[in-house]
Amino acid sequence: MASYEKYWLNVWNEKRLFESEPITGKKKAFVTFPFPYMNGPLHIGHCFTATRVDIYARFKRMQGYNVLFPWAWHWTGESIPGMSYRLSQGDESVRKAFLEVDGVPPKEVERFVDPEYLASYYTRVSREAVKETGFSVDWRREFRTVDPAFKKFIEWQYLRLRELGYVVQGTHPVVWCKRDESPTGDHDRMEGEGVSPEEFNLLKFKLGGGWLVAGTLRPETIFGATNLWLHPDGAYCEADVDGERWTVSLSAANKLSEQQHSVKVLREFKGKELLGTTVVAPITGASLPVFPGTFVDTELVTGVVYSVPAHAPYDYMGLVDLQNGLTSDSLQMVELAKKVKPISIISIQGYSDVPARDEVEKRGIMNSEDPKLDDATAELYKAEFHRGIMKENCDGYRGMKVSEAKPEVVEAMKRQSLLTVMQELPQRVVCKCGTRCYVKILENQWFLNYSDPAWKEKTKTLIKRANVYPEQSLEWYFSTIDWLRNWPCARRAGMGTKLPWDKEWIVETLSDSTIYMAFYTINHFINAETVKFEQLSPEVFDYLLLGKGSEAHVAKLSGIDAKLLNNMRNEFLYWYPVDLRNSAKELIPNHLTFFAFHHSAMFQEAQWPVGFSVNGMIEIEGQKMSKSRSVFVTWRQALEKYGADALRATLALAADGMDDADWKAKNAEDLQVKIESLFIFIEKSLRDSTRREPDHLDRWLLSVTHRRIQAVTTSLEIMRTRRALSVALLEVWNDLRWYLRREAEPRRETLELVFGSWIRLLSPFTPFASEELNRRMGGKGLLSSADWPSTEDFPTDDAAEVSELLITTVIDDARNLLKIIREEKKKLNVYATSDDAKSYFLELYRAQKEGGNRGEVIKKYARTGIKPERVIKLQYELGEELAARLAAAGGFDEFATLSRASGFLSSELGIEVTVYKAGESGIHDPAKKAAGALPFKPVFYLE
RNA sequence: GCGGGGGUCGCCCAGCCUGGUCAAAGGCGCGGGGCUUAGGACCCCGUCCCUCAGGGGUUCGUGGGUUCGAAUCCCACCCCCCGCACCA
Repeated sequence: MASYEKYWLNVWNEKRLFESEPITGKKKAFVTFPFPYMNGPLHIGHCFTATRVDIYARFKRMQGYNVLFPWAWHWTGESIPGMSYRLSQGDESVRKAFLEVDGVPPKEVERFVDPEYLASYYTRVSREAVKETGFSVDWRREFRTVDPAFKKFIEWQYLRLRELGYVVQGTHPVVWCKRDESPTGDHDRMEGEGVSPEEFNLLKFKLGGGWLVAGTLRPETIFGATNLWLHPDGAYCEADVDGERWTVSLSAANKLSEQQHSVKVLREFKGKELLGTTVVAPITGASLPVFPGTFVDTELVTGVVYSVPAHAPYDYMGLVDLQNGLTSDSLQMVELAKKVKPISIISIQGYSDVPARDEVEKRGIMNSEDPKLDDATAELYKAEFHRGIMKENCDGYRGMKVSEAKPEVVEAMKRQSLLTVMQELPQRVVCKCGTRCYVKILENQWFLNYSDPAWKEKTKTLIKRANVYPEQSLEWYFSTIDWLRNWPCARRAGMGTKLPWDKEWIVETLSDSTIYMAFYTINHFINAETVKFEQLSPEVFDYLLLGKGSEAHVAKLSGIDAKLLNNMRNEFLYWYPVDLRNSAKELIPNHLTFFAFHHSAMFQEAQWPVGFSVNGMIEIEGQKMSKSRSVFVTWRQALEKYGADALRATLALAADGMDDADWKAKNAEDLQVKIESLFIFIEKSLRDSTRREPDHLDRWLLSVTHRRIQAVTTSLEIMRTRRALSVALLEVWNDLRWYLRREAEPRRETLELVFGSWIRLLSPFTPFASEELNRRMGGKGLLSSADWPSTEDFPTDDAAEVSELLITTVIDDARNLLKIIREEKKKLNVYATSDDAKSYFLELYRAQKEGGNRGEVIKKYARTGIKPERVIKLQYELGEELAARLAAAGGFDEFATLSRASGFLSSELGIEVTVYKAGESGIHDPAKKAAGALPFKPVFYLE
């Protein structure tokens, strides 16, 4: 960190430069960054996204806006307590991550078993990093989402959302961890990522006075059932299920009790006990024997499987194994099995009568334990479902497609109470806490009703009216709005705010972060204890944020002074709506769209957000960021190593649009050096300059600077921070280099003017260096609150720009020529265009643009001997913009420009350069080439 | 699979919506030169191929098409990234 960074931080702080108060009549900009989650330190990904917000904030401030940039910390949710719990259980990977990746001192980690402490530690170190990076934040408005006042705000929000009908109750299956008493999302899993509950059919086979209940995804294959499978060593039970006697695996009995069934286990036993008995199949009434199947997983569905060997590869191989005596010691059982023949019930093109055998043989599967059976099953299931036809032995379903028959079979069995359903995970899922998960049907959960079509429409309108950057992200919002279903907005465990009407539930993280920006507008009163959190009743928020009720009434109700209430109300009205919210693009399908939904639900259009902006994610040295692989750089580490300005600049230059940004240490080092060189460059250039009248190069520099200011400004308006800095830093520098190279006597006044604006253009990106340079250049006041450079101070000058362009063109062309001519030459003659050729071109150009008679012009200039097609072609060669500029700078004198620059050309090209004007009599023209010169196309002759 | 975004000259990337100014900006890397006691920084030149008169050839994921003309428009295909939910 450069020494001056600390200094300026203090100055800004003492002057309370970023503490924003409403100023009546002054235009405002309210910019926000989604509060970061405090289960770890802020990293450079946060820094990237947040830096873009600060760049915009500083830019708008310099443009004369009253800017509010607040900050807060997200503590809500289960992740923080979860980490504390794992640490307390001695989980080494968690401890290691704290110590080695996050860089937490060992002493502190000891205390992380307390979730509050963990979060407060990260909040503390993160706040320091944000402050030292020079973010122009109004810290008086800071809060954490567990603060009592904030909880009051969330309570109010959910009461109102519920009244408006946006919060509804529902019953849904979830993946459940018994230990956590909580649904287990993808991120909380040790095993089974991406697995979600599927609906299995339970078919009831008559067994004595009760039922043997088999699970299946293919109930339509009941017509091909030949037997049932039980794992001989599996744990089964007889249980009372909703008043019936069921035989299922023991684990199934437990799971069923979580799925709205009343279950009482009566007797436990091993699967082998039932082998050889006979059961009666539903619908078909067939008597089927129970066989041993070692491939049966008693943890999956009911642990009872009915066998369709013709169409299920597992069943086919299980039968073959048994017939070969591999899976039973009982001769009787083997003999019984040998009598079983596969029953073909589905015809499908490309397969024989027993498709399961085809699949097995195709894959060379030898026994029922072969894992290739999974593929075989999947492929055959898919093929039969889409292309299979039910055969004549399928009762009333013959000739139907399998996909059509399936729901009808289900219905038929349901009518006879022979089928019910069960939610099950098709694969093992294990929670991070080590507990095996199962499906629980959660009752009376609270949902945000995002599937409401009217709400969707309103939210789309909100997005349509907003500015959305970059443009390419717009489609994503719309498809998210369409795609979003009801969202469970409350959970059983974790930190956060309880639902005011149902204290069993805590508002989850994505649902308590939707309209909280409104809370910033008043929170400084609470932090200053002007208002006590106990006073924040729903009526207070109604008044402050929705304008409901009279202030006298609310004052009486809450005990808050009426005048203060009025101030707070005005403050909200002044700052709202949010002018810019910038986040990483991964937040579009959740947070940013939720943000839009809730604003459309709660607020009038005048308070709807007006700016949405996203950027890509961050990569580190070309790799995806990952704590577990230690591909991770904390904000603080980067800040300490490179300093605030270099950090900000590196990130700003890393990417635009939705492209992912690659953090490279090398780039940060380069930027650090570049910022140092900036000081040297500016100071040396000023030292070497003199006061004098402006010449054409001064006019050129002002003119190009005009364009640079314009480019930086328009880029920043649409959050193209990379392009903005690229122009502000690199292109301006290139302009200055050219000026200093061309200009024998750099003019002090010009440099002061340009440097003055340059450091202003850079100020949003590198605020510390800009302040420091301003001070060293004798500037008054603070640059952070100075005016944004005005293009009015930099008049454009087409003639000056075009003439410099001519110089560079001539140098490039001449270099090219000198490169290919190997002979030694001593002198370069340059023939600038004749007046005739120039007016020929200009008149022809104008004739074309203004619809004049080109033939007339061509006739008029026939005497010059210049072929008209060359002049016409020239317009295309020069291009539209240059041709227009040439026309605009009609009086532009190429000969004068080039001869004035002949000394410069000579030194640049390393050869004596003499300039002549074509068409003048008596010029030195031994090769008779001068007549070929056209505007912007001088002719060369080497000798 | 579904939805969104992309594939440009060693690398990062601008350009594409609004076709011609595009062998294609800028940064990095690399080669050469200057400055310097030296290194770094800084400054200049070069960096697709060929070319002794400013020219030519082949390029913008692949293959077609539209057009006088395509990196830019249309069609098909291939590849990469992001998201896909009870979670930050």
